[in-house]
Amino acid sequence: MLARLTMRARHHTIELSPFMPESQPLTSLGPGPRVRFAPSPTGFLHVGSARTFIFNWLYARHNGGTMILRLDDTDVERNSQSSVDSIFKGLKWLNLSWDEEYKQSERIELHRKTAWAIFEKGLAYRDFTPAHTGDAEKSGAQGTWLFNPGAREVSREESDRRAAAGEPFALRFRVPRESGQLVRFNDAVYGEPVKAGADIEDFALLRSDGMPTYHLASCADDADLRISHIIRGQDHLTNTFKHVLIFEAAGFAPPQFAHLPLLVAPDGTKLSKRRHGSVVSVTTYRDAGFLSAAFINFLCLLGWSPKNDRENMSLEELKEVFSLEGINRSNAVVNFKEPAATPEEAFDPKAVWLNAEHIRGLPVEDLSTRLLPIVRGAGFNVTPEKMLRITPLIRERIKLLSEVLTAADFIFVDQLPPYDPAELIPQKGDMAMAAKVLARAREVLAGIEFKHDPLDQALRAAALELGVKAGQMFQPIRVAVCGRKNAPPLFETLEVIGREITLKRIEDALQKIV
RNA sequence: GGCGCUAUCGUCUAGGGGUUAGGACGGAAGAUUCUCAAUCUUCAAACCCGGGUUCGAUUCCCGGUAGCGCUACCA
Repeated sequence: MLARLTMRARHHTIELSPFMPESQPLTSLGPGPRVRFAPSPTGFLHVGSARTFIFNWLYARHNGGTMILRLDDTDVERNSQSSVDSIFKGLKWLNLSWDEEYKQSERIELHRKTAWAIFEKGLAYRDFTPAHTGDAEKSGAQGTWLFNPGAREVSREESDRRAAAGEPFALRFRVPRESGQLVRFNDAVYGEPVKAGADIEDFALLRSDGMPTYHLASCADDADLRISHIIRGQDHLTNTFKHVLIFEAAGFAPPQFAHLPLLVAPDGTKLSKRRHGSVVSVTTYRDAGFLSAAFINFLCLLGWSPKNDRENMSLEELKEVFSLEGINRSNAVVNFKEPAATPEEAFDPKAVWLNAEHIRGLPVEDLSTRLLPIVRGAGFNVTPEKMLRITPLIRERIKLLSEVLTAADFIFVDQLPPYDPAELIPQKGDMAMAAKVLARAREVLAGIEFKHDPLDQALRAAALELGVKAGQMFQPIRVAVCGRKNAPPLFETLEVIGREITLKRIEDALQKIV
């Protein structure tokens, strides 16, 4: 009894999301399928979980159904409010809405009721065996554990008596394993998996503190919430046999299942924070400068295919073509690189490419608004108007939003960082040519309109006069103005930078030569 | 260990009894441009192994192997 109180006291109160529309009563069930995403708040939102959420969402929205978010928080030891917050943070970035929201810790009475109903039918029994110490089991040689010796044979009378006397027990499902019984279910992805009851252990329904286990809570809620399709990770495929047993024992028809192939690391192992670091967290993608639409697009291509060679797709298109038939059965590698030289290299090259594609597909105004906070966040004072003029210069040159800082750095800073004067030397030229070009440019640019066409004409004419190639004319100017050889096209750049700063930087370059 | 699932280029995938096994990313080469990027063209790159069924298997079946998952009073 004391132990139970301690447990209760330790249980965290978990707040529901602030961006949830009022939850509707179940009395008005819509027509379409009802699907749910049921994360357990034990850490941040994982990319694998995000994909599960996305597939559920796509299925619901494609079919005019209902998307439900349920916090599976029956593990009081490992849940935390900060995990809940962090999961919502990830979901918020994904920007996909849900229609109803629940948390399991508020529905414990329902779970218990379901468990005891199963017990009353004789399909579950009290197990008074003390709990295993999990660690010993894990490290030791594994046998096949199915049930604790003698536990299922305790008579109902003795069971009731010991329970009444206060002896702690777990409630276990009495798996039918006699006479070669088979358990089967229908899976939209894996067909009809079958397993012998003889190979399923007597799993727990209720812990000795009276709290429901995941299997029980999940099934009781799925039934109560009228979930029609359970779309979840393949790590639950084997658990599903137990779930089917629960549904049937409790008198519910099992829903349609669809198990998704797992997302794995390049080494083939399941993605985990401990082993693979922050690349498995959704917010890492957000912070690195991914567009959520591109991230969603990328995730959809892992384990699912539209079968028509389309890859770059908007959310709208994905919603249009998504179907369970396109899901395949083998694990997909998220091809990230562990020690990465640049942020871009850390991610799956296809994710980066898709992001670049989505960036290029964005209207300039839209892109500009997304870029502005990043630039300002880095401490640069840029007006929205200026940002709007900068954006076209870099739109085709950045793969991640955050790269705006390196792609347009020379526009944001007042003072160019130091560069090697040798950079000013044009192809097949020398320092004297650089000096000649810059001196002439200084004169020409002093009295010309800073617009693309006039700049183009004047500078080309100057090259002709000087007897140098156009490229030899442009390159020293580019380096003088941008501080490096690789930069956006010259005339557009000068237009944005303006006469004053351009002349100043050319002057500075000339000083370096002398 | 037991049980379940899976197996096509480096990666994501299409395909399916007879195909030059298709696409994409990445890689290489070239074209184009004032550099870079973008764009375009070209190239290299795959059916895990062994049996069977069959006139013919990468495709169907069986076995092996490998990988993954589950095997908790975690989810």
